Amino acid sequence: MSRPTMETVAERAGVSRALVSLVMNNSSKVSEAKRQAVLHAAEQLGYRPNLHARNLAQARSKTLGMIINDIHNPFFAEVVYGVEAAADDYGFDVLILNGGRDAERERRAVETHLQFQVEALILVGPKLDDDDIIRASAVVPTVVVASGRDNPGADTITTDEERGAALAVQHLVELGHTDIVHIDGAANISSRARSRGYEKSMRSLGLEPRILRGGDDEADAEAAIVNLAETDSMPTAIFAFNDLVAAGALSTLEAAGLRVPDDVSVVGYDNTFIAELNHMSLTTVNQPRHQMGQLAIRTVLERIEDDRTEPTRIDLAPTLSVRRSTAPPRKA
Amino acid sequence: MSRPTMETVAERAGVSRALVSLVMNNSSKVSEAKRQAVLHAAEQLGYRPNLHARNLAQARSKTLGMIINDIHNPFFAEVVYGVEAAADDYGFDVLILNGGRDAERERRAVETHLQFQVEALILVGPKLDDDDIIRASAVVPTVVVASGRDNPGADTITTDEERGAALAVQHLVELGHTDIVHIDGAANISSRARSRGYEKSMRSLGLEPRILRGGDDEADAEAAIVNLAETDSMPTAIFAFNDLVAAGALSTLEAAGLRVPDDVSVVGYDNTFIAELNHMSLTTVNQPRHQMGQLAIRTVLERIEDDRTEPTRIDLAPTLSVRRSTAPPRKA
DNA sequence: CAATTGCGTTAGAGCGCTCTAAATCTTACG
DNA sequence: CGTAAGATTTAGAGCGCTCTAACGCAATTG
Repeated sequence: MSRPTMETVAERAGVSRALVSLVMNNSSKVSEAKRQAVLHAAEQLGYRPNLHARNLAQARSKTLGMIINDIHNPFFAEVVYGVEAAADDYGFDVLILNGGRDAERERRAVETHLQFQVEALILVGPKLDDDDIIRASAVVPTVVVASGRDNPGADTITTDEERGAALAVQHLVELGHTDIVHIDGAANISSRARSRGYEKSMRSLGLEPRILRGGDDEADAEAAIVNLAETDSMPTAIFAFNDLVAAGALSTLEAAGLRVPDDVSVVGYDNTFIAELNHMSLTTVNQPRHQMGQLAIRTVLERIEDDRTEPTRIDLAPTLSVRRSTAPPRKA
Repeated sequence: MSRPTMETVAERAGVSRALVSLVMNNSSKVSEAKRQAVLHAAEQLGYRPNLHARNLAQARSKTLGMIINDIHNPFFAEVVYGVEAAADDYGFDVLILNGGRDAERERRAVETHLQFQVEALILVGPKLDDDDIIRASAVVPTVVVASGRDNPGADTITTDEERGAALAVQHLVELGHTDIVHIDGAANISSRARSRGYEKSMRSLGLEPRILRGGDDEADAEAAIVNLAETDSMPTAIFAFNDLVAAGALSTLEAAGLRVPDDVSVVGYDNTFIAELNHMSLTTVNQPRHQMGQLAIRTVLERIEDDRTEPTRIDLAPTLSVRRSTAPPRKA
């Protein structure tokens, strides 16, 4: 009942265990005849190498551990694809663990990965605090993707979020808007950078910034919009912290009898799935997620293979995806 | 530089390697004094058990392998949460691999999992064909979640999709609709069951079914709707294969100058994230995804621990989430 | 007080694989 | 025909851990 081992295959093929090992790692110094014999025996027996044994013997796992902030969030999915594609190129397996938006769970996930002897840790939008990250990166090369902040000891791959916000503002200004409100991300990690980008950009264009407290959720937009509607100071454009907040803005504006983009333009951030939906068609700031994933792998491999030790930080350029939620301002 | 082993800890604590092992598995037959000494030494050294060595020695991995159809798709995320919660209860680790909507990739993922000696395979919405699943389940207990079809050799956890479709039809009929069109899922695995449910249900209510070819994507809805609009046979309600198709229907209807739900009601399927968005607010059929994940684990553990061998099939009841995309039909 | 019991501890084999060093087999050449 | 060089193949140790059997020792008992 138990799975066949190298020993079994060796017997069947009439060779030594070592020879089977050579074949399995397709070594060039095996005669064609024996190679065939071994492959045939393996096939017949349904033999599959035991990775645990291999890893133990090699004292390396050829495995990377990835922890995703939240599987629910499609924003991270594309990063995952980037990571997987690159890891594949280099012959590494990637084990995914779900952080579940919970620092404690992430901590346990790190522990699990370490016990699996992963050769590096890829943290995508981690909830962990600096100390956790320092501790992890002391044990194994660690790269943090899309967290916005700097991570002591670890490598960092992000986009320039200030610049992203500036892109949104510029676009609106080019359309002719001057009264642009920002609904921020409240306590979210990325919030500060985006707000700062908005503010700087507005001022540099000679416009007065107006920032309202939002959040990272659809529901969080509502209060802000209602407030704008009631105080009768509705701007001609809204730049939301992210796509979800933008989606919330969309429905609340509609409920208040305002049309997007005729009465108000709306810009989101992240270029998620939602923004793409035809029915939403949100203009939004895009992060090169796939590329971020790829760079994460490259960066971390530099540590593994070329043993770099200095932390690296890569800041990618965001871009703007223009859709139908933005248009020139209504005539006053 | 290399990580400390049990040996190291044993020396440091002045005990034997075996004793350290006992402590690490918190055996009850260790004196408190030695236990403390060992824990202290382990702490100091930053010792972490090597899972590969353990698995090899124990000849079991306490690990389950999960393959998700597509990380992009938030539909599966909740299943993952259910699986993780249940696995955690039973002390199993869950390794996630991404299928990437590609049968070939899934096949490799199965292989990877098997090499990791997972004790069971959880396939969430697999693209694999019957043969693949038969082959896998011959090696290791396998459970298929949310695939709709029967899977020879493997256990199956699904919802009754025929019934789900019937719920949608009933709801529309109760609102007063009689002219209800179904846009199907084309080649998608779940398509047949949903279409069949729609058709049976319509007939049993004395209504004439009309099925149009759709797909599993937003874009796939467009042709169908355009066709309805041009042939001037626009129904009062549309039941779409899934939420994405429903979303596509929404935008195409709008583009054609029709209002939802005033002119046409729309029902989706899956109760994804999208349906919940306020701006969409789709009435849709819900599957108890979390529960499906949990049941998957329970089912598969029955095989591992109680060695059941007969395939099981669990069919859960879908429910309807009513939102704002449905209303009584327009007056003729 | 010798014999028994039982608790706490340890030696040592073994899990399935890789890898080095050495053994064996070919082939080529003087 | 003997032998060196090269090409294949293999023996055996070791990776870090668990687990069985056995050991030492103190407490218990007749």
